[in-house]
Amino acid sequence: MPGPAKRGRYHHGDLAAALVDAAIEVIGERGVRDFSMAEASRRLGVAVSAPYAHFADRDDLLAAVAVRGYQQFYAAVVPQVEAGLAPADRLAAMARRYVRFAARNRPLFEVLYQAGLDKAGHPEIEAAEQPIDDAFMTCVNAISGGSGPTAEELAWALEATAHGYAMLLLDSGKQRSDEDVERTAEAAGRAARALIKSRRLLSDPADLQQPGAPRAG
Amino acid sequence: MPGPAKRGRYHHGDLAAALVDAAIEVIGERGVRDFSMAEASRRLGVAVSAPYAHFADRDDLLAAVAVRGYQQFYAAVVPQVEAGLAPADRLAAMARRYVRFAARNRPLFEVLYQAGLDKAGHPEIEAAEQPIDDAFMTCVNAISGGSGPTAEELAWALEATAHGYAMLLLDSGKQRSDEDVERTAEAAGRAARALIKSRRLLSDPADLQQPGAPRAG
DNA sequence: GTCTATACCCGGATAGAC
DNA sequence: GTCTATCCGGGTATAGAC
Repeated sequence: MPGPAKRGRYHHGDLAAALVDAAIEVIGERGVRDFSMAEASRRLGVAVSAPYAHFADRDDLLAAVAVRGYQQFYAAVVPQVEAGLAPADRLAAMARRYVRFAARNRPLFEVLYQAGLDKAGHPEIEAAEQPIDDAFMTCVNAISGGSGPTAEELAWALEATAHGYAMLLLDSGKQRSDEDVERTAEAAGRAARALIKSRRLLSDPADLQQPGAPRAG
Repeated sequence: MPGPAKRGRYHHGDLAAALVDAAIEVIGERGVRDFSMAEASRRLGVAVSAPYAHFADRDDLLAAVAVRGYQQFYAAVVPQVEAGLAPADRLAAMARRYVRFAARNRPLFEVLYQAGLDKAGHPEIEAAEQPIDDAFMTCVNAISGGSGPTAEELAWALEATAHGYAMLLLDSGKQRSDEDVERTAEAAGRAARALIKSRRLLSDPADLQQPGAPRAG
């Protein structure tokens, strides 16, 4: 098990990376909102001023955590060796992995979607996020031909659905069992299939709805 | 325009309610994370200790905000006079309103889903949330008969999807235009229709998937 | 129910030595 | 790159008077 020791005295190693680790640990225990530079420093046994040699401020460190988060997210969600699968199968698998990643990496997911980071102020974050969207788009492009929704519309629908399942799963605060996670992941996968199958309904038009049906709301 | 004055000196009115208003205002400007009792007090021109006559602590005030949030959410999302509409139409309308509410009441939505409130510790919150789930269930029950997914499964899928669209819309941090909001709301509504139409795919079984397709992921 | 005053703690961030 | 020391500001929460 390589990498610097996570605990106890720590001096003159790769502090920047160690801080990211420590941050994830702290966030896991207290949530992003209660994360602090000081606490992370303490856990590493370094002075509270040490982190400022590597990160401009608290948000800068959190941004680094977010970048790592998106990298792991990408690695966890995107199919690597599944070129053989049909696009719909790959997308369903991606939806399942999306939910599993959120559940199994709650601290990272929290940083990505609840830290309220100013992504505009930290372009690195958006850059790290991009590949995930791209992966969905690539997969969707292998499906959506001719009429029906644009690739963007379908990809967006699939991401939104996976995201929604993930968020609602995490929301209840309660620790969820592995069975809960798996059940939710499977549900997200099936929802992805359903959306793909009925994707024609995703494209704009009022004329696909019951003619004469009032557009209430 | 009834209700206590939101600004300036304020004495001996309904402080509890005024604090909730002030909290929403503060959250709108600085986000939940940076909300503080002290700031809310300042805006009302009362002593920083005054709130503690009405709320045990910060989280207790936020819980009150959450309760109001769910009440308004319910009122905004649930169909009132649309008994005439087909269930699928009502559910699509609910999905649209779900997204619109999130976009137009960002501060409240933030408290509901990003404040990290301990719902277990504040049963009032869950109680206020319940009617929304119930409304989805009621509507779904008018649809899902016989084979196919349980009402729970379908309701969950619809809520997750609406939720996902809403969260991703808000996520980018950037202010979204009314057109963005409306486009997203419509997309969520169409996704709801698509899920309803293909709801048979939402029920468990591996045997609805391509026979022989490996269940990767 | 609200005020004044205060005690307390903690986090952010900097200066300057090593 | 890290440490020691320190300043500063801010929020939470309580005590006791009115």
